[in-house]
Amino acid sequence: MNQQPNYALYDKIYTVCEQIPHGKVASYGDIAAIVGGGCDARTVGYALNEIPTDRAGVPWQRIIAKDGAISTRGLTQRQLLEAEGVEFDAHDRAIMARFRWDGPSADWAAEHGFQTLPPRDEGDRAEQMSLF
DNA sequence: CAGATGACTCCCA
DNA sequence: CTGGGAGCCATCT
Repeated sequence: MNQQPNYALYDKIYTVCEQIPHGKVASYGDIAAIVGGGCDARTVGYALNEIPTDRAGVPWQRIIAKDGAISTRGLTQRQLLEAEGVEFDAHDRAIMARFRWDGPSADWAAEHGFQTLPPRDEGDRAEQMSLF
């Protein structure tokens, strides 16, 4: 049709993104995992790239790559995050170990039909501890 | 329905 | 670090 097609799954993606608290970030894969239902990290990225004016309030800047790297088309996404208190290292990557969103609460997820973030590996957890 | 596109992620050299 | 290839998905032409 036009620039605002029949977003079914996209709408859910936007809803999840809006749950990310101020000063936190999440990866595409995380959002996909929360949305579930055949959603993929790519799908999340595509959805964020086509945010309709109706969803202009979606904090798209808080969705970054799994490594904390920003690969958005030259947008000043980093500045927006820094303004929220998110810190970056010398590698231009957000410190995911400290600012990564833990996912929605079990109540909220159940309430809206979403899922909580799956448990992480020991390695990632150890990384968080070491940074603290 | 097939082909193309796109803010991903993982693995290997 | 860079580059290539594969897998996965929604939406548009």
